[in-house]
Amino acid sequence: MTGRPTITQLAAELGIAPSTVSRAFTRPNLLKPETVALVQKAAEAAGYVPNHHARALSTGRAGAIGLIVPDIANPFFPPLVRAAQNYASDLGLSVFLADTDEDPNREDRLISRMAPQVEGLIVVSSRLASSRIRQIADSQRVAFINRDVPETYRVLLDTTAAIRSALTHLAELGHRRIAYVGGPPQSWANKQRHSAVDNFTKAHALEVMHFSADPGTYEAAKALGDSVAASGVTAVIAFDDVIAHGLMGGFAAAGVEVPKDVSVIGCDDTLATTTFPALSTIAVNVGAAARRAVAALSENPGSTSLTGARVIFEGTLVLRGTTGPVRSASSPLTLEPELDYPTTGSVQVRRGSDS
Amino acid sequence: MTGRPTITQLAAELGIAPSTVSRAFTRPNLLKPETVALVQKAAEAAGYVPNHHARALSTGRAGAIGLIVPDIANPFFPPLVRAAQNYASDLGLSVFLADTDEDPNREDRLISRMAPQVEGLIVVSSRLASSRIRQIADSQRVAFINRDVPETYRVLLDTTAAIRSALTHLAELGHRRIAYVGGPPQSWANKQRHSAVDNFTKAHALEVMHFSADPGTYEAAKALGDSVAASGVTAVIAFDDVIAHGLMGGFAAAGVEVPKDVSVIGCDDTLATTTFPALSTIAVNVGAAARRAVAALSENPGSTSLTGARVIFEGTLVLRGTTGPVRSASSPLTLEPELDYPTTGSVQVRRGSDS
DNA sequence: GTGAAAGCGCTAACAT
DNA sequence: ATGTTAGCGCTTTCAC
Repeated sequence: MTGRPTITQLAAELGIAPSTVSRAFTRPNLLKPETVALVQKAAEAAGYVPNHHARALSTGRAGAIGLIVPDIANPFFPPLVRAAQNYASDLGLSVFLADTDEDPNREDRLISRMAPQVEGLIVVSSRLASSRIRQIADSQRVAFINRDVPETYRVLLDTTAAIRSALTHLAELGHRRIAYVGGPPQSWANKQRHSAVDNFTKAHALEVMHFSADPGTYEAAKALGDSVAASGVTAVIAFDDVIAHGLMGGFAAAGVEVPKDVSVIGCDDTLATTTFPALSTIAVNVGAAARRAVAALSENPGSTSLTGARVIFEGTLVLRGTTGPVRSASSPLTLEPELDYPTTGSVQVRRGSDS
Repeated sequence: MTGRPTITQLAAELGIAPSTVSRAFTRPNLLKPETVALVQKAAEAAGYVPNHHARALSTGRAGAIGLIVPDIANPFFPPLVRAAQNYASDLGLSVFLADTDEDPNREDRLISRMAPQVEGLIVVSSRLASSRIRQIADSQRVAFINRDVPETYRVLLDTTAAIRSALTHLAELGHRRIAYVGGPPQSWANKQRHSAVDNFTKAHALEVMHFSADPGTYEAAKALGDSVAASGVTAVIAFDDVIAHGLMGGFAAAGVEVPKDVSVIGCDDTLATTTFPALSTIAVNVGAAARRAVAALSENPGSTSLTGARVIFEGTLVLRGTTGPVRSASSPLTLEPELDYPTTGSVQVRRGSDS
């Protein structure tokens, strides 16, 4: 009949002041334990649920954060969303989810619309121009994931070292001609992985060929299989597991065997052991990144923007079944140990723990 | 300096009343066009953004809906989330996302917590008891997807007919012993698919064996491969594509070839053509379901609960590469045409359009 | 067509 | 330890 009860109604029922009822929920330690108990009992009985909007209006705290991703259907994002949501929930925050559909304009609009209504925003794999990002970061509380713009708060899933491990591994197996098959060109992760491959191969006199799956789908990558195989490379590192998987599909269709004819290494570990052979990949701790971003937003709740920071989580190489010795009989190369990269230590079977 | 401007500040600046500014946004037709233009210009210049919380408090409309799923990392859900979010966005609604982690208690808590703050809730694949669901539906605006409780508002992805098509197809290929490999036991979809298989096989003197992948993961299904193969069935229908895929992995490991030795049909079409051979499956229009649910919530914004309804979207069989003639030489069965099920018409290569 | 005033439900000084 | 009061930013009667 009367709908959901309000604090005022509860107070009236109990013959006490609304502020007392309010305090019973927000600052119970200011109250006599008996009073708190009394209020809680009555609230329970009446089915009282606090009104977030009223609270937000009064306190200026929204009790929610926004999470903006380019494409929730891409398997990289669901685990991230899940971790963010879980952790936010632990902190008493709700999460607004929005999908930009890879469209920078949509992303920009979404940010402007959401920002004022939330405690802060997490923007993953932003497709916006750096100048715009800096601008936004200046006036909004936003944490970026996988976008590296100076002075902003950003958490990065760094695969550079793991890619070096991967290439070392391939070189040790005798591979000399290697392909990098890129993904979304505007993506920071793609640029980072591209350069990591470039730098290492250059430094170690390995030959590298670049391809790009556009869009970064299974089908597009599969269609690329022929050209990659024809290019004469004996190993490939793909931007992500979806592309790696597509490539494997293309190779299979062309009669090219993995890992006998060509080795492949993916990235992000989104497919686990569901491919055949099981895909070797670079695992990346999306959960930790998501939690760090949420934590950043929940700290310093007053400020109008986050202070710049660059927090890094390193990926790790996980070897499964898609790498093997090079087919042709060139002798395995042992890389000089004095070169400036770690040759071991980051090769593990499972990804590391958090934080 | 002063942070984001408010309606009152804008009004003061322009020397007009706050109510006029408010109307310029919400009921422009009540105002002189020049006034509207004036206000809009000033708002733009000042970077005014309406405060959702204040609006919500004043109007009682939240401008947001909640979306509750059991596990966002399961590939069935992301496309649904995406469609819901897109459509909600079109209607000017934001969406809160929450993940229950398959835990009924968590689901229940989430519903109670979110419901008062939103226009309405979409609960997908609820794991709650029917009695509890009815109770909730009574006092909250909630649309259920893939949970069929009478008198509630529910949209169902019905695969019964498509499963009949699938079995017909298998029977025509000569299959007589068929397995159904189930998924989450509490899931409505699982129960529906289970009975669909049971009813049809019973009516047509096909032999059926039941298995269940618990949990419904690739790994669990893969581990089941041996037993399923050993059971002597020549075809299997899986609860979903993930399980079908796991089974294929198990079969491959056991040297059982698909479709030569055993045919397999999945459900939900979450894998497209990424398996080898490409998985035949039952495609289901999750986008349409999501949009219908969002639409339902946006209708009759006043009421305290949705009026019961049962809206159905039929799945369709899509044949790719995992079904073939039975290995042993039993003659193909042609089913009697007078039996009460459609033998053709729902076999298509792509899923149908919306509605 | 526009203004004045009250109020949505809650919290936060400031009393007491 | 609790009550009083004012006000968050917006919408909405009700006047004019």
